[in-house]
Parts: sequence; structure tokens; C-alpha cells
Amino acid sequence: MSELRDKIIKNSLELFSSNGYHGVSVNDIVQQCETSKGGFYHHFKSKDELLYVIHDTFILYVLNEANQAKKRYDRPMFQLEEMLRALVRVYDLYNEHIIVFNQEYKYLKQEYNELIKQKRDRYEEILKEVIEEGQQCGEIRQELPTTITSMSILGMVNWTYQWYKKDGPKTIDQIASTYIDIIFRGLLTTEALEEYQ
Amino acid sequence: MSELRDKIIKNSLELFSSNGYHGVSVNDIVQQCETSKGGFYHHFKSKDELLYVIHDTFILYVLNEANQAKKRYDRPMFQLEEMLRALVRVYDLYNEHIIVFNQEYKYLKQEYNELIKQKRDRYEEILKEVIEEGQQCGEIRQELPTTITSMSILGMVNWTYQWYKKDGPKTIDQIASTYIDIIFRGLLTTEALEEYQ
DNA sequence: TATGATAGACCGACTAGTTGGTCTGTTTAA
DNA sequence: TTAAACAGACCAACTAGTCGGTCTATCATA
Repeated sequence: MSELRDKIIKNSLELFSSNGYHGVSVNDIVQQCETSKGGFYHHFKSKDELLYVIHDTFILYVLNEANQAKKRYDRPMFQLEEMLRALVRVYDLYNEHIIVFNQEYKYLKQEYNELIKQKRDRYEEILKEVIEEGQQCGEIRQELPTTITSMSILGMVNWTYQWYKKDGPKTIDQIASTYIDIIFRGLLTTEALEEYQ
Repeated sequence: MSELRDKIIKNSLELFSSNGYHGVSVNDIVQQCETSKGGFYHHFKSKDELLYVIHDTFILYVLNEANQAKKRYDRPMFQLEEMLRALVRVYDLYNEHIIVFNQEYKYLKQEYNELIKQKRDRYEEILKEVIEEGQQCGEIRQELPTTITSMSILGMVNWTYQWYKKDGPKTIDQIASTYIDIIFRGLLTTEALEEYQ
């Protein structure tokens, strides 16, 4: 792609993630990038489109990882572990994307919102599928309601962006391991848990 | 307090939670309330102060519930259960507050932000204390890192606002029970879990 | 090789509209 | 009579987005 386009995305991410989408004007972005209004609008139809692009690159990545995790393993238990490790790992890679995503996705214009929502829903579906399959084959406790369970997991992991700091005392892998420890003990049947450990 | 003041808060909550803080102008609020700019600014110093008031009423309630839970029970295990049930219950009572809170707290002006952050931090401290005490008395597994664990719980529960619908298929109590089921199996030592069930 | 044409990248003054907030009143209730 | 409660015209600041124009690089043609 273009150099300026990348520069705009990179700088916008910094600005958005610390000041919020509405706390940053197109002029701010343009100034930070040492370019002009013309430069900006040459690459983006609107400020909204920029927000969309930020959302999309990140969610596309996550969705892709989830699909791969499903393919790589055939047992739900391991699919789930891989999905979670991948999702948590994203917090190192796309930290700023996620802050912006969670804070501002409500402000996406409808046309963009629908595109994002499709992928978001697809991810949730995959997670649900994995849990359902885990329940069917006796790895995950059947008495757990599938939706609440998958939302619990998603919540736990997604909340990371609220407190995780790259230079904090815990590495992202340590965090992932603790999540998986808690979730697996919480979800797995006694037999599956014994086998897993 | 004043009637108009309450009306402004009530209507703002509706507007903010569906359109976002930045998607709603003071004029929108004033129109919805069938009042005027004068009416609004008689009761609030600024639009920011309104946002602060919304944040504060909700977090004050949650903090209060947590303190009571700590007082009511002496065993960490039960303190934790009560804290979680109370926190989840808030999603029925303060649904709109929470949506606004999570979406917009970043946009609070510094003076307000600090006041909110204090209470928010205090809540997290209480949760951590409970978990630490649970670890010390052998109810909660000692190998779990306290911070990550408490953040996991907070994340799981706080995420509820993203998907919970009052008229959805699951009641808030069912959701709470599933959370507690997963968390307790995930956190408690084998002995404490047996005793609990 | 020299010349002219075309296209994309970028510039920045400008506009039309909106925003939060103010200020001078008027009404209402005690 | 007095003070609080409200009304609404008004303003300065700022916003996203536009538009005529420039600069540079590539490529066909003579």
C-alpha cells in the first residue's frame, strides 16, 4: 500500500487509543502525520472509513486465527485452548486496535457496522460450536448453558485490554495460561480434566 | 432533588446508551426533556458533569454492595459469591448506566476521572482482598496469581453489558449462577469445592 | 533523446454546519 | 419582595469534508 496511508493508520491508532475517536480531529491526525487534509482524504473516504479499516484489520486477524485453530486440532478441548491462546496473543500485537475497537465500535456508521458485526458474530459462532462439540463428546460439562459459557470466556479474555500493560509484571503468555487454567477447571468434566493435566 | 434534574438524567441515559455520549448533543437532551438550555445548565455545570453524575451513581452503588457483602459474611468464599451476585444484579438495575460507563469513561475530564477511578480502584482492591484471603485460608487455589484472577472475574462479569438483554432467554439470576459455577470450579481448591456443593 | 500528455499523490484555503456554553431576560413559588 | 427555576436568542470555536490547484513520475510519440 501507500506509505502515507500506513502512517495515517499508525498515528491514528496512537491518538485514538489515548484520546478516543471523538477526542481526535482529522486536523490532529493530519498534523501528527505532517501531511494535509488533501493527503488524508485522498486515502480515506471519511474519518469513519479510517475507523472501519482499524476495526477490520484486527477482527479479520482474530477470525482467521480461530479458523486455523479449528482446523489444526480435532478435539474441542485443544481447539478451545488454541483459540484462547491466539486471542490473548493478539493483545500484544493489536493492543491499540483493540482499545479503539472496544471503545468506539458503537460509533461506526451502519454500513461499516454491519460488515464488522458479521465477522464478530462469526467468531462468536465458532466459539459456541467448539463448546457445543465439547459438550457432545463429553469433554465439557453438559449442564453449562452454551451461550452464557461462551460469553463468559469472551468476557474474561476481552477485558484484558482494560488492564494489560505491555511492560507490566506479567507476560501475555502467563496471563493466557492463567485464563486457560481457570476456564478449563471451570468447564471441563472431571474425566477430561484429569486427562488434560 | 429536582424533578427536571432527574428527568435530564433519565433521558440522557436513554440517549447516551443508544447513541453514545458524542452522538448526543445538549440540544438533543434539552429537546427530549421538553426544556431549554437554561434548564439544563441550571442543574449541570457542563455536559461533562452530567456524564460524571451518571458514572458516580452507578459505581457508588456497586462499591456499597461490595462493602456490605464483606461485612455480611466472614468466609471469603461466601463474600465472593455475594459480591458477584450483587454485581450481576446491577445489570438489571443500572443497565444503561453501565453501557455508558464502559463506553465513555475515557472521555471524562481529568478532575471527574480521578474521582471515578478512586472508587473503581477501591472496588478492585476489595475483590483482590477477598481472593487473597481465600487463598490464605485454603479455599482458593494458591497457585493462581491474584491480580490476573481478579481481573478474569471482573472481565467475565463486566462483559455482560455487551450481550445481556432484559427480555432475553436467560434471567439475570441464571446468568449469575452460571458465572459462579464456572468461577468457583475454576478457583476453589478441591476440598473447598466439595464442601461448597 | 526530447517533448508532450496523463495520472496519481498531495496541498491548504475554504465552507457549511454543529457544538458546548453564556447571558439577558421572564416566570414561578414562598 | 426575593431568589431560585427556567426560557431561548446568541456566540465563538471547532468540525468533517470539499475543491481548485500543484508537483512529480511515468510513458507514448516524434
